[in-house]
Amino acid sequence: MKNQTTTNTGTGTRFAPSPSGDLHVGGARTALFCWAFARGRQGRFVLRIEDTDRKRSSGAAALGFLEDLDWLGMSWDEGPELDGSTRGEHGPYFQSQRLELYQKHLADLLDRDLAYHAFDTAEELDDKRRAARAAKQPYRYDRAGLEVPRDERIARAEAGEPHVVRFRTPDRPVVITDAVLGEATLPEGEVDDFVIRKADGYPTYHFAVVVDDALMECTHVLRAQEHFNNTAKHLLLQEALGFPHPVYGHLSLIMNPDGSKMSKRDKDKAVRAAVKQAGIEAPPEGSIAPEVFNAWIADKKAQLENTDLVRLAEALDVELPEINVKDFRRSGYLPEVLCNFLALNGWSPGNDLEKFDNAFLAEHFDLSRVQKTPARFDRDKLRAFNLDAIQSMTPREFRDKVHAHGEQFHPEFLNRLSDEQFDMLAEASRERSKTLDELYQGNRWLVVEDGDLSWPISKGVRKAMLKGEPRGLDLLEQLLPTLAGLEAFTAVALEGTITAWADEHCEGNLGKIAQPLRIAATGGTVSPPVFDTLAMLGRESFVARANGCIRALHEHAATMNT
RNA sequence: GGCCCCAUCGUCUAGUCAGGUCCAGGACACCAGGUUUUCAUCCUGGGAACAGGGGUUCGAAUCCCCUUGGGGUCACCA
Repeated sequence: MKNQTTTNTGTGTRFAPSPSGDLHVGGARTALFCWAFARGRQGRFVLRIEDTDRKRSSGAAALGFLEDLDWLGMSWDEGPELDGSTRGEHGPYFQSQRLELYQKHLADLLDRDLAYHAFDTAEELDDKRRAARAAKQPYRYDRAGLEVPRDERIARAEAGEPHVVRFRTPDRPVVITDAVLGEATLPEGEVDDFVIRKADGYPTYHFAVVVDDALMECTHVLRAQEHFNNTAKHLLLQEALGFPHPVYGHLSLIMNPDGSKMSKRDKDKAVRAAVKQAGIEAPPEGSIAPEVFNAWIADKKAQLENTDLVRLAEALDVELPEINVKDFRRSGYLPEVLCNFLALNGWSPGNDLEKFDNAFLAEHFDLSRVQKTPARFDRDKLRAFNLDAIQSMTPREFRDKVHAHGEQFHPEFLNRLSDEQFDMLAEASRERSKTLDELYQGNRWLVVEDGDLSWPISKGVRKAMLKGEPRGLDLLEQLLPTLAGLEAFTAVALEGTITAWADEHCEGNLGKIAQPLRIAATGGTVSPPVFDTLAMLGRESFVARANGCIRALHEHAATMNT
């Protein structure tokens, strides 16, 4: 993260999110490409916050994305810092703090009659828009504001009458040259006299972005494809202001597997679907406030606050789809894997190579290989990449990473384990974990009190414990005293003893006794290798659980017979 | 709906710009078999695409046109 402005060769890129919530994966990919492009050319990578919408900007959310970029391994040369100060020579980096800069260029446009004050009310414009929509016509501003003579416009604006400032768009076609999409010509009339300063005095996106990209010396603008048509406006503005045109590259969107746009809304949708499926009319006890729930259900367009969403999802046992970088982090994906995978959605090195790191990306990334079509985000493939990365870690590396993940997301789990237990668990899970979170999701049995463990009679439990001759339950009872009296309760000792016992009592079929032992220890049929499982638990816990299990299953068998 | 852009296995993609080496390669997913004390991992094998139709050419996944399909956009949001 050192300042590289002194060594730059002229290439400059920027990532400029609006401060609404956490960093979306699509935004992360845009940032990654901007970062890689600058780094590969010894250029500057600048961060800027586009907070010109006063309604949507909140101070707290503004800098959340810095943490995400940092986690992903991207460094920036200039931008706002986590502590709120800034660094770099092109600041400030909050657009809301650059108002006088915009004002200066706007006055220039006004003076040269390339922009004008317009006094249409929001209602008037709304009506016109609705009419156009009803007539199935595209809406374009009709230049009603221009009917007021220039002197009068200026006088009324100076008198304080509410107004916006519009750009006087030249009547001619605009050619957009895009490094990814090629060349496109927008016919004359396609771009209308768009607003460049809102009634509240703030610039619109179009104006701020053009001024800032020029002032911050951005030579290359890589951004989401939703801005492609806007580029015409920006090109025109640059010409009017005498700014150079940066090279544009528009990146296709990232879609869900079903082809829909991948958005924060998907989380809300997932929970709504679960509510509908469960057929409930009130929030589950202890999840969220009934008023909140009712208001949310009543309005299909409403979105639940994130904390409420998470709570409700937990209560309904639905998994929220990962959308933001933070979601993927919580789910236990490695940052380098996420970057790798994100880069692969829309870019490839041009051969069969798929696994690469950010350094490789920075060295090889180029605009000509960026995909034009939207990519569907395939979490299965991401998981496969993550597994691969985990498997290539050293035991120590995995232990440390999975522990750090637990400290952040499952501290209560960690608190209940000794270091020794954790190390055993980590090693037993290392080559089978697709994410850092799996260890915590799949081993709850290890952190419940012995007295709180139960043995639900699932199909698997019934088969392993109560069916066949002899029943698994009987074998467990026979073997238990031997294990209880074992000198060392270690995985190695247990393996020796149990295998030998299986040779004698199960015709060498270890499976006959392994499942009963696992069930006794965990209450379920899935766990790490059984000897590790028992050793992790320790003799005392295991014996207590086994006795509890035997008792519970006998009771169950008895009630079934009567 | 107007305007703009795009189109290779289910998915991400290589090959397209400079037409032949492509009856189209890789990865994930899927299917079958194997290893395994559960789950997972792991090993082996398999099916799977140039959207459709016209051209141009000795020759087209590659160039042109049309159709179809997909995406973007049409705010005092960015």
